[in-house]
Amino acid sequence: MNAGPPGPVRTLRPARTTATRQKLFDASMELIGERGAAGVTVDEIAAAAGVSKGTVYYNFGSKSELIAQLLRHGVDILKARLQEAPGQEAAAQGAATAVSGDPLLAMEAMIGQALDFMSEYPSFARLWVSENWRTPSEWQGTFAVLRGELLAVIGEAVERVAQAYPVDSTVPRGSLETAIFGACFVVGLDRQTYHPERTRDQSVAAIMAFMRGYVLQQPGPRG
Amino acid sequence: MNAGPPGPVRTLRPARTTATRQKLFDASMELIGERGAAGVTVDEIAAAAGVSKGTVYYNFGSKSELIAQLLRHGVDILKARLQEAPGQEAAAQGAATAVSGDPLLAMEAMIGQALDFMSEYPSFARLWVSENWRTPSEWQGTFAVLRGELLAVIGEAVERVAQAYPVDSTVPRGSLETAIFGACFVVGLDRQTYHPERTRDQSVAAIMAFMRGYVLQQPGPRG
DNA sequence: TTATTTGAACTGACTGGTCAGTTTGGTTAG
DNA sequence: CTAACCAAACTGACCAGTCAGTTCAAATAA
Repeated sequence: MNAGPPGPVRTLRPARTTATRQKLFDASMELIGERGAAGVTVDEIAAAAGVSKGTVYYNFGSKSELIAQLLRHGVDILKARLQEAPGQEAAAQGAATAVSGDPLLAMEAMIGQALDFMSEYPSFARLWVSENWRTPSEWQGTFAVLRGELLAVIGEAVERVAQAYPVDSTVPRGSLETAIFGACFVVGLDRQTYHPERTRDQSVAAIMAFMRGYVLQQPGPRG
Repeated sequence: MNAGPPGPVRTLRPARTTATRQKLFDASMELIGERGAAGVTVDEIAAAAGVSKGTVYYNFGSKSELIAQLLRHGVDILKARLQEAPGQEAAAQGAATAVSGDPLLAMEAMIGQALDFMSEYPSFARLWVSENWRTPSEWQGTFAVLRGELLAVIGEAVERVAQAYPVDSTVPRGSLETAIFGACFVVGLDRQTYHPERTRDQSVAAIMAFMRGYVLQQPGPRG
């Protein structure tokens, strides 16, 4: 904990600071993803970022705060990826407004984006699963918020499927979203760690089995 | 690391040692599940087990080895649970030999067992997901072996489903097993951490959506 | 039965080292 | 000119692993 030196101004951050923070994010992501938050020292992070230890404290105030902001940073990227996947543009306006594409295809695109993210930022995925479910965690609040944001995006996509297709109403929506969300992380990490030979599309297909089991019989959107 | 004092005899372990080891397993599981392997000290574990620090080293040689044996211990319990779930007794003997029950129901029972295990040993589940995908982990080999054992049990159950029902052959078996496996952990942990109001059966239903999406149309075993 | 021995199991103070966070006095870039 | 950064020393807490000594139950001797 640290009351903190002056600290970088919150508004209109200059270019140098932004670059420094980015370098620190990159280095932390890599190291913490490999060895865990507790297993990495601030000295190591600073060295890997090519920056002095004091700069870390100048910019973030504490190791804990650095990690909290790192989590926020990663989630912002993932959220953006999910939302820019094809078919995500049209949200629930009225009821079953006619939208462009097939929501199941949109879902598939979204899962593909999620898996691509896991490939691109495997360290973030490891950090997430490592720290997410710790009960008295320093980042409990942070995780609750970020988790909610991500599940909301997935929830919208599921909602669109549920409006276009007849779905199994005995499957609770929340648990389904959780299962999909978790499967993306786990399948992505497992592929990277234990089965690099498995393709992206195979993984997407496996996770999409979820959605195919959720919708009731017969293809054809607009149930 | 520790060449090790005499060390407890491997065969015919006396009652005292067995009890001590069990106490250490219980205490470690609890503490490590909450704060992570690196976040817990050997002193704490010893104190929580009501045992001196030296005893930990007498019995396990090192913190690392204690955790490795803890992982093995937990997996043995989980494996036993999965295998004793109803409908797991008949394995693949020839091809589609007539077995007792519906493999889909057996699958459902198995997932239920897995979720019960996650409820009963949430700390083990947290330890697993925290350390499983670390790349140069001290327990890399341990995890590879244990993961294989668990996936094999799941694989047999999936195999039985595939023999009784027509299934979607475009979904790779390995990825599917991974997804189910991971979903059990994540849904179980999420329930415990964020949504205690969700019931066991709701969670089972959500994960079973996987299997329903895997089998092609129309109910009725013995395709 | 009682005394003595043995050694596995256990104890806890101690050591050497590590690490988060601080401070200070200077340097650089915008 | 000043916010941002650097380098390096320092503090105080914490921690994995060690080891000389203790306990006690069972084996053996008297």
